[in-house]
Amino acid sequence: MEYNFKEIEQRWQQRWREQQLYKVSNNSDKPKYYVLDMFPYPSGAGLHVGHPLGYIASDIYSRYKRLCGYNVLHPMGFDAYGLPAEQYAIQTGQHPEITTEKNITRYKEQLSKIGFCYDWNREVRTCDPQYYKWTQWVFQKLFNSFYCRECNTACDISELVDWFKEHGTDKIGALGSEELHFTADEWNAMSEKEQQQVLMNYRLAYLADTKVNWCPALGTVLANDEVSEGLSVRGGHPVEQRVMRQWNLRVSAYAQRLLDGLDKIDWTDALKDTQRNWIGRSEGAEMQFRLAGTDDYFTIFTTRADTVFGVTFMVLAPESEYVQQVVTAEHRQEVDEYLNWVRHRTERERISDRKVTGVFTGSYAVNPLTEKNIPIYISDYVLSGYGTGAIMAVPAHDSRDYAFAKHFNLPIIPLIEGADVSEQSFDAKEGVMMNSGFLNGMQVKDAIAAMKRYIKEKGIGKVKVNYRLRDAIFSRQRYWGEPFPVYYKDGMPYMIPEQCLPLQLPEVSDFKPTQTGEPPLGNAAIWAWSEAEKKVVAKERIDNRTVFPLELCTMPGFAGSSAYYLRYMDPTNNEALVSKSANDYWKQVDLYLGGSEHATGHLIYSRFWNKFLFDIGVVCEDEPFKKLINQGMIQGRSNFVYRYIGEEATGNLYISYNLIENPEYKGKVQPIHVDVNIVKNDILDIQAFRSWMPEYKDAQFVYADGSTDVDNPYWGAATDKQYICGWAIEKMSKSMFNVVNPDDMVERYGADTLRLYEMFLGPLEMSKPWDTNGIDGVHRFLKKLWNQCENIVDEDPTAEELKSLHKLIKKVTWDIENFSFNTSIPAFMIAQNELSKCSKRAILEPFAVLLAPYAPHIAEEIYHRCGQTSSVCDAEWPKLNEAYLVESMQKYPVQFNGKVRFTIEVPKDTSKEEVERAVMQHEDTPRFLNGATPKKVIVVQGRIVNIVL
RNA sequence: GCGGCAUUGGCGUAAUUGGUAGCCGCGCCAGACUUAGGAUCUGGUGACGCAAGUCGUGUAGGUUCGAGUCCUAUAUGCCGCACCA
Repeated sequence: MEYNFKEIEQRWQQRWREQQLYKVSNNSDKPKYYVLDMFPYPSGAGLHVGHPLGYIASDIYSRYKRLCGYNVLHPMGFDAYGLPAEQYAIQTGQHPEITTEKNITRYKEQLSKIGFCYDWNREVRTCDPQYYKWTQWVFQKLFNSFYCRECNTACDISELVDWFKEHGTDKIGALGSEELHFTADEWNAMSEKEQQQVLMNYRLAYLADTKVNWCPALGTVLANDEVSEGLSVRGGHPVEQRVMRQWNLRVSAYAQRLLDGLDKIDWTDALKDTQRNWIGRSEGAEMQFRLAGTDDYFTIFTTRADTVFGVTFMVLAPESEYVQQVVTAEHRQEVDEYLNWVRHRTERERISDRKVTGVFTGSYAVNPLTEKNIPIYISDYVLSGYGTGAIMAVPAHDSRDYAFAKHFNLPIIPLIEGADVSEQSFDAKEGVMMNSGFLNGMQVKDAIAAMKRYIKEKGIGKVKVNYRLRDAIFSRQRYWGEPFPVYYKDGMPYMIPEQCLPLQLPEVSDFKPTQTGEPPLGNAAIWAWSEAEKKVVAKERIDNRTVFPLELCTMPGFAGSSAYYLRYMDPTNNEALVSKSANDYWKQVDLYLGGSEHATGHLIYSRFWNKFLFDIGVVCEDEPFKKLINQGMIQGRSNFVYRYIGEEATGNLYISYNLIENPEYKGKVQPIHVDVNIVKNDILDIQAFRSWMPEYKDAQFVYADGSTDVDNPYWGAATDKQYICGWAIEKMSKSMFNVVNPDDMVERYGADTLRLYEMFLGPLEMSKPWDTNGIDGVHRFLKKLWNQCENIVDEDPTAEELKSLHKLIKKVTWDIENFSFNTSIPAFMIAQNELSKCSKRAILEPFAVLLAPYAPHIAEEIYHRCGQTSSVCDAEWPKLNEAYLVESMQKYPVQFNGKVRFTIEVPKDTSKEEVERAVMQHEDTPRFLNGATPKKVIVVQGRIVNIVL
C-alpha cells in the first residue's frame, strides 16, 4: 500500500485535537518538565523552512519527556507587538490589530501542519489586554520599588520614604542615578513635586533625561541592543544621539546578580560569555585629581592604578559636567567650536572615522603622586556614559592615549622595563615596573594592588567596580505597543490604580507620529485620565485638576516578552500574573530553545525582570531559564544562471556554470538568481525556467557538455541536455528566490519527513543552509518503514532482531538526552534496514514509540496497527536491556559495532604473544570471540584495550 | 583590538568523548525491472596503486603505546563586543 502521508497526518492531527491530547494540567502526580520555545513575532511573510528547526527540536524533547513519564508543559504564543505591523499599518491604513490577527492565524495554520504537541489552551499574545494587564502591573511594581544595596534586593519605595522622613539620606542603602544628600528636615520641608523628583532618582522604572538612540526614520528611540554600528537593527536606518525625557529600567542595579546568576544555569559558554561581555564588569579605582591652582577635585576611573606615575595629561568627555568648570577664558571659543562639532557628528560618523580629535582646555591638573601639573584636554574618544566621563591618560601603556599624545606632541613615559614605546604603546598588563617611585621592581599585578591600597590610605581615591551594562530605555514613540498605565499631574507621573488595569490601547485616527512631534497616541481622542471616575475619558476634558493627560509613549518589544513564560503556567488567571500554586508547581523553564540573537536583549531583560519578580515574592526561582540551547540559523541556498553579456550578446543566452571560467565566457557572464524551486541538484528545469518569467520565455542555453541550442529552432527538444546552475549560501529572502516554505514541504513529503529532515541536516546548534536535495533520502526511509508495517504479526522476535531493537533504544535515548537529534536518523535507517524482513509486533511497537518524538504521525499509525488503542504519546519509553546486546554478541560477535572493547590486567613488559594468550584465557573472551582468532590485539603497558576481530 | 566557535570525501555530516576515520544521506558509477522515468530495487563510491599495500581529518610542532578528538603556535572562515580607560 502506498504511504499516503497526507491522509495519515490529517487524520491523526484531527484526532489529537478532538481528544485534547496535548492539554496539560497543573495538578499531576508526575514530575514536571517545562519546555519552551522563544515565541515568534508573526510577520506578514509567514514561516519559512528555517523557523520550525527549534520548534521541532523542542517538540522531540517534549514528546520524549512525556514518554518517560513527565508532565510536560510545552506551550506556544505570539510576540504580537512591534514595529513591522505598525509600519505596515502606516503604509496600508489597515489597523495593526487586523494584520496581526491575520498573521497569527496563518502562523498557527502553518505550525499545526507540522504536528507539534502544543497545548493551545495556554496560548498567550502580548497584545491581548488580558495579557498586557500583567506587563503593566509589573511596570507599576518596578516604579514603586528601589534597589537596596545592603540587602541586595528590590524593596518597596514606601520604605525609602519612611527612611527619608527619619534620617534623610544618611546611611542610605538605596541605589540611585545620582548621589543625593539631604536631611530629614529638608525632606519633610519639600513639596510633593520635589519629593517625587527625589524618589525618581531611586525607582527601578524611572523617568529621566537620557542620551538616547533616536532613529528619525522609525520615529522612535531604540535600546542599545536594537542598534548596531550606528544603524537600527530593524531596517538599518541611521541612528543619532539625542537627549530626551524617557522611561528607563534600572537594569544596571542587577548587573552583579545577572553576572553571578550565570554560574548557576546550564547555558553554553558562548552565550554566557556574550552576556558577561555585555555586562562588562571591570574592577578598578576611582581617583581624585586636583585642578591646579584651586581646591576643586574631579574624579576619574581607571583599571591601571599602577600607571599613575606615567600620567602626562587628562582627558574629559565632551559631555562631561567638568568641562565648563575647567575651560579657561582664552580657550573658551576653541572649546565651544569643538563641542559643537562633536555634537553634530552622527554616531555612524564617529564610529567610521576614528582620527584623533580634541582640544586643550587651558587648565592643568595635579598628578597626586608626582605633584606635576598636567594639561587637561577634551576629546570624544572618552565616553561620558562610562566611569566618570574623565580619564587619566597614560600614553605609554594605552594605545588610544598613545595616539592622542603623538598627535598633540605630549610626553610619553614608559613604566615597564623593556617595553619599547617608540612606535606604539605597550598595553599588556605584565612586566616589571620602573619610573614609578615606590612601585619600582614590582610585577604589574602587585603594583595595581599596592597602588589601590595607597590611594585608599591617602584618601585620594577608592576601589570601584564599573559595569558596561546600562539602564534600558523603556519608552517607544510608537502606537503598536503596551500603553504605560501612567498619567501626569503637575509634570510628575502617577500610576493609575491597580484595579483599573489593563489600561487599554486606544483607537487613533492616524498611526503616524503627530505633527507636533508627539507619539501616535497624541492622535487618540479618548486618552485622558479622570482621577475621580477612575477611567479613561476624552482628551478635551483635561483640566489638570481632576482630569490629567496620559502617557503617550508605549512600551518596547521586550516588555511583553520578559515574563511570558510565567503566564503560560497560569494563562487565564485574572487575579495574578501567575498564582503561587502554579508557579510552585512549574517553577522555571527547564529547557529553553531559541536563537542566539537574543543574547543581549530578551535574555538579559527577561532575567532582570524575573529577578525583580523573585525579589518581590511573585516567583520562586531567581533564574527563569535553567537550560538554554541556541538553535542555528537556517540560511538559504540560492541558485544562479549565467547570462552571456559579451559582444554580440542578445541578452538571451545562458551559460552552464561549469563553463563560465572558460576563456570565451570568462568575465562575460552575469549571475542571475533563479528560483530554487525550479532547480534540482543544481540542474535547471529548462521548461520551468522558460515559463517562470516572461523575459525568459525565449531563453537559450549553452549546456554542460558545451552544446548549444542557439541555432536550433526546435530548442524545446533539447530538454534532455543539462544546464548546471551555480549556487551560493545567502540569507533566506524573497529577493534571492531561495525561500523554501514549510507548507510546500509538508504538501510534497509530509510533516514527518520534514521533521526528520530538519533534524538530519546537522547539529541543532550549528548554522546551516537549507538544501531540499536530500530530503528524498529520509522520505524513502519512511516509505520503506511504512511498507514493512503492512501486515504486523504476533511472533517471537529472534535474538538478532532484539539486538537491532535494543541497539536502537540505546542510541536514540542517548541522542535525545544529549540533544544530538541529527545522529538518531541514521540509527533509525540502519535499524530499519536490519529489520526490513521483520513485521513482528514485539519489535515494531517499541520501534514506533522510539520514532514517535521524531515522526509522531506515522508512529501513531504503526502503534495502532500493533493493536494499541491509546495514543503513542501515552506509551512508555522502551526499556533498554543490555543483555540482548550481550547475548546476541555471543551468537554474532563480529556484528557488535564491528568492535569489542574490554580491559584485562597483565603484568608489565608482557610480550605480545603472552598478552594474546592472556586474552584467549580471559573469562570474558569466549563470549566475544566465539572461537574466532583476534585479528589485532592492541596492548597498552600492562593493559589490553582493544581486540579487533 | 578583545572574546567565542568552527575547519574531516564532490556535498551535508558521523565517529558516545583518547582506541579500526568517513556511519547515514545527497550526488556520482554500474546493474535489475520497465514503452518510459526527476519511479522502485541491488551493488559500488576518500586518494594513489594491477595488487598486497601506502597516504590521508586546514598547516607546523608537542603529549601519548595510540590523536579528528588533548596541548602550543599558525592560517582561513563565521559569530559576539568594541575609543568601556
